Amino acid sequence: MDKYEKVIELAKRRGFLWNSFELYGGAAGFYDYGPLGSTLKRRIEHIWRELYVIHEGLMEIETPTIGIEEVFVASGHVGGFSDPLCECKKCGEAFRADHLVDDIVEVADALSNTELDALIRNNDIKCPECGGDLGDAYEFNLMFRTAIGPGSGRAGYMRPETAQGMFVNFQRLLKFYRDKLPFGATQIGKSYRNEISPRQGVIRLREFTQAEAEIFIDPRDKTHPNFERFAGTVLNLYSEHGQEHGTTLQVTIGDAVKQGIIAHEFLAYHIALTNHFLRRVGISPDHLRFRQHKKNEMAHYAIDCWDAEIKTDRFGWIEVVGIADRTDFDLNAHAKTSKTELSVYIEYDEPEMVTSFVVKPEMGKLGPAFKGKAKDVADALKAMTREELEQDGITVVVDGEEFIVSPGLVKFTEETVKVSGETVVPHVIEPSFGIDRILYCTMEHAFNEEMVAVHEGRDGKESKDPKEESRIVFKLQSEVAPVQVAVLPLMTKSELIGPANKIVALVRDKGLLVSYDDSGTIGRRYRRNDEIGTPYSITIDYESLDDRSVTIRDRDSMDQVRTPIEGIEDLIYELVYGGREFKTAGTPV
RNA sequence: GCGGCUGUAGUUUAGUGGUAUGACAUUGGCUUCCCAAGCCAAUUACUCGGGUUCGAAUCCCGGCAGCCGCACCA
Repeated sequence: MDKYEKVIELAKRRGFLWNSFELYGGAAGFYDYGPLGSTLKRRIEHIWRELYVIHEGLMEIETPTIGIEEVFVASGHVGGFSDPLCECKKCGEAFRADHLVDDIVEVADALSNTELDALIRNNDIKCPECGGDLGDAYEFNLMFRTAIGPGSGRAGYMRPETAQGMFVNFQRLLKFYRDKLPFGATQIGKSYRNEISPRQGVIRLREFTQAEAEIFIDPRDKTHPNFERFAGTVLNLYSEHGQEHGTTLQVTIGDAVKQGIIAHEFLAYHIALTNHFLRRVGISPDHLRFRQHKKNEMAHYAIDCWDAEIKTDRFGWIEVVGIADRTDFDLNAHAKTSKTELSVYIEYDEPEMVTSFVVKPEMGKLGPAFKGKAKDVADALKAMTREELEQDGITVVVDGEEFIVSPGLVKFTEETVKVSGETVVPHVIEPSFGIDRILYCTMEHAFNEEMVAVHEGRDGKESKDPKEESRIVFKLQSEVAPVQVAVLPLMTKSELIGPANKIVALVRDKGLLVSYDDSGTIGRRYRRNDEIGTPYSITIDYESLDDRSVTIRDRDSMDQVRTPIEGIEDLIYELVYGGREFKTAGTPV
């Protein structure tokens, strides 16, 4: 049993992760979050919100998970999110159909399946593996398609990323942030990709949770006002250059920007912020690196892109966050498809005097002369140069039809105007988090199987080494642990249960998630809580009845302290959220 | 989507034509019980569908899921 299996087994058994639709045999690529899994996920998301929404000021929005066709036509997903495949009839091997004809035509990826089939047949292309005949090309579209409304309806797609919902709200967001760059929005939500073969548990899902930020910045100024905060942070950088030599660099974020390893401060800041987040949810730093996309794997619109990768026991380094400079690609694409300008007006510090050539068609005269064509004629005139307009009879071609415009119908001058600013299309910095993968990694990194001493006075139990036995302990950060404190009466006796219930109520009022457990022996209950990562356990014993004190046990060290019941709720809160040291919580037992 | 292997309680495991073995876990009880202790009792399973057969967990076919390999991963 490898670590992945152990973690997934524990996750299933204890209510973190379940296969979806198990009752009906299940479906690959879907997972349910059980009671503890949901809570763990919420706590991770909560930390993300604290960092990105509260501290960075990137307000959260929520947009539909179904998108209309236009959105994904503009984003390129309708065209580019599917690949033509064709299979060998003999050996069953599948190939990218467009790659098979790459050498024959220039733009193979622009061809339809019918064109690809024709090319494959006419050029007598055979299976590269076995030489067998190839079947017809067919599309693998990774988007879930649906219909909006009754009947055949309007085409809709489940969103493959939350990002588009933020891009299409650009104008609203711009007004919300009072027309000033930089600004941004975040969204935490489900996205959908109809993966061909999702087979790595929660690592590759057909429905998954993303936490994305889209930050719109001035393309001419990619510095970050708060860069100093992280300039000294040392990260494992696996740069494009490093990948060629198989070396990971330990450098500060400041130096990485200075040496040109990371394209600019703004991107670097978000790489460091990502690191901060991942560390806080419990990813161990020596299993974390940032890998730069190589030029040939980077999407054509990005200038620099780094993935946070976490090392897992079974899958090796897996991508959990992508931090990309998407430039103005998305805004331009939506501007073009929607025929709406998506830009920001930026005022200069000092207005500039700009001299330019201006054409002014006399619409009052053009209208009667050209009727319905007047506007087209005027537009054509505006595009002309001074030389063209100075001729006696100006010839304008509209829709293949020639029109003669007499000189009196159009005026033109050199004008010097005061320009106090300009419109720019912002660039987008996008940190995109795969929450499900991060959640799995926190579980794997928290998962520990350790040998602990067997206490004396126990009888009957035989093992290879009678002094030790193994315990499974989920060393989750106390901030993300689903159950934050367990309340355990030493024995199932009403005189102990009474005070225990009072403590449960006290701690609940503090907003902490507490589990009460009086079933089985105390040791078993400690182990149960170790397994689900409960950081602290309060035990009520007979001494509690005499002096109103209880013991608190620390999950990781198994040490105990004794402390008064009075104020215990504040103490636990500080231990969980305030970073208070366990040793200071009471007198050692 | 293709090929190979696999599928028995919550977990793990025995059984290879006659409805299922054990362990751990879980639940209730006893015990002044602080690290999976002990004792008593209880609950829980043949992945699903079809076929062969008097009878299928067992043999055959198919679906689903898992693992491995191929392909895919904007």
